[in-house]
Amino acid sequence: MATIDDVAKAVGVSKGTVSSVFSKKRPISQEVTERVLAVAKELGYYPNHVARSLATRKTMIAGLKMPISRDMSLSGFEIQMINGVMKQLAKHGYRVLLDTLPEHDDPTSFSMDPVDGVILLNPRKADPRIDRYGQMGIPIVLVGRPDPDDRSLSYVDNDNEALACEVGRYLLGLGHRSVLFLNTIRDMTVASDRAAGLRRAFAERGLALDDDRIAYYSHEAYGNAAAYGYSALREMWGRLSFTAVITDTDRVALGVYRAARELGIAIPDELSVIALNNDATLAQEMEPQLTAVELYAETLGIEAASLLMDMMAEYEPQQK
Amino acid sequence: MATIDDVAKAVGVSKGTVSSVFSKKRPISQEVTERVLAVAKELGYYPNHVARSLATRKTMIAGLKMPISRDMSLSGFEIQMINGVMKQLAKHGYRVLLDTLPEHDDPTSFSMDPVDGVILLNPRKADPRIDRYGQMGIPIVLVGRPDPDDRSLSYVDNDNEALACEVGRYLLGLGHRSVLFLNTIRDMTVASDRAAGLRRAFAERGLALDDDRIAYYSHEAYGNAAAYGYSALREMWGRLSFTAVITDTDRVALGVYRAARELGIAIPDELSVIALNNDATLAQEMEPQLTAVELYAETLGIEAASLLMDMMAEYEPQQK
DNA sequence: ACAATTCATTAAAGCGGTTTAACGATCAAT
DNA sequence: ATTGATCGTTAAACCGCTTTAATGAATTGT
Repeated sequence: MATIDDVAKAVGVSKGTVSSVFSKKRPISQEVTERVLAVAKELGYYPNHVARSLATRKTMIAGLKMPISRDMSLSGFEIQMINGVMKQLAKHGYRVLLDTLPEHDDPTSFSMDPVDGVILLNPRKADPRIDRYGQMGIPIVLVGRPDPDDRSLSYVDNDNEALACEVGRYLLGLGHRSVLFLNTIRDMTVASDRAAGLRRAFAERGLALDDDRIAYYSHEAYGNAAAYGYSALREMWGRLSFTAVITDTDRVALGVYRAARELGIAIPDELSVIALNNDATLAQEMEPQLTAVELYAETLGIEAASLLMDMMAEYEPQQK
Repeated sequence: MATIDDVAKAVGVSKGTVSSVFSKKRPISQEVTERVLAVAKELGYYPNHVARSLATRKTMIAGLKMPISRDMSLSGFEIQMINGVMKQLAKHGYRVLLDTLPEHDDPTSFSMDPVDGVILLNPRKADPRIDRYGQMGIPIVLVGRPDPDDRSLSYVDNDNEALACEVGRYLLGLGHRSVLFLNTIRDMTVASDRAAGLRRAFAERGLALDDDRIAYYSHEAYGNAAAYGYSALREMWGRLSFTAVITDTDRVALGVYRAARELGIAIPDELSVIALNNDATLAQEMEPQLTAVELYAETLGIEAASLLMDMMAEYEPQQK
């Protein structure tokens, strides 16, 4: 690979001049610019990103850290979020370094990332990475509420509690008095937030929501989201009485629909179904059409990215 | 941020020694190692990835370049592919630099990427990036057949022609003689490969497949995949006679199912439906269950990544 | 015509690591 | 005691770029 020195030598100018031609940070005469560009092209020279980053102390890369789910695959929600993040960062010339590597806590194998900022999706409880990036002076934005809640941290999240409460009110308003809630994985903060929100809606009417009316997803027990909905409905339909079921996602609802068809349950006459997240954007295509809450994961990603961009801009004068 | 010099000075050893403690590339006595680690921890020192990359000429990052689709969102196929790529690269400590930035051809604004290798998804015809990376001496692997076909390029792809032919034979074997093919976007190489494969199956039986039996998706005309299936079936059902429809993906099939319900067409008695790609993994959940080809996009990603890893390993002795 | 600006260019000092060649100390073999 | 390895450590060169301070040429004002 040709370096900036090769070009400078060939053209007969200093490397500082060549540098300026490419970075456009200082005016260079038209004539010199053309000569430099011509030689650069001939030599196949492209500025070395790493060297430039070292000198400027900016990589124009943002890290996006995702938890590795059991099956190592991304949900629709995550995808949309990533999309939002990338879309927003791209506007300012930023790229995304995706990673799902588990963080080993061996300090010798941990290397500072080549990033100007980090977006951390679904942080673990008391996530050690948060402090680490703080220590390194790298701006960080969380997607999902941090636990324990730290006021000095920036994060974006949906108000899942309020959302679930809203859905609860809606169903109660329709006359439903007993529901089945097919919640997401138990140990996620969303899961408890939603349960709390739904309980609040019931409490407002002086009603209680028993624990056995809330089920939790588990990859081991059900295999996949649709299977979860299918099995849960078949299992519960005889045991409990309810006129509405709230599902985690549209995929879960798809399973519920199938079970309902097999059990001869008429939707929506006999049973109402509502999904808290239109994850796979299936709601419109289902028959009868599914009522689903739109979470706008992409918007979440966009907001997270904007927030990060602001923070990185402020941090700018980190000129040692 | 503390640098390696700070640590070296504080411990009273040379930076080379500190470097060796962290990179583990040279033996350092137990005693010194401990002292260095202790001071590093105290100072909050973490090796600078960029500086290290500059010195070693390796970033441990692979670029993944994706085309930006009109709606800026990733299909299930792409997601699975990305998953495969990340999974495989992670095994060797590699990370993924995702990017969908359009490549401007302004040489001054093009900077060499901080990557050791590149995976290019769905290259454009005569993609200029291919040459560019070649020039820069960066290994590159394509996902999707390059056009024009260049024997010196590495790529992985499904044999879409054979696949479509197989599906055609299957339907013909079942007694179908006239089909409707809801193909993907016209100007993709997959689209023509599939059409050719299906035609071959028909030709084997001395049958022809008219052009009007192959429809092509377009974002503008249909909005989304399911709407494509829905509209296409409604539009064609009266005009043409066919006993089977081959769809691009399961989502398209979902739309076909809905239209069929509305038109009172019985699936599969009156109409068989088969999808060439179980994109959203909906096939199992549909009623009646959909027949769909599994493309194993993740496997494709894994293969692409393995190939790239091999190439990067060979390239190793690029010691200038 | 002379001082005061402006402007493009340069030499050299970083940026924060790795790596090579040299070195003194320790140890085993002669 | 002498030679030859082996081992941990170091000083200095290097990776490829940016940036600062200095310089000389060209332009402007008076």
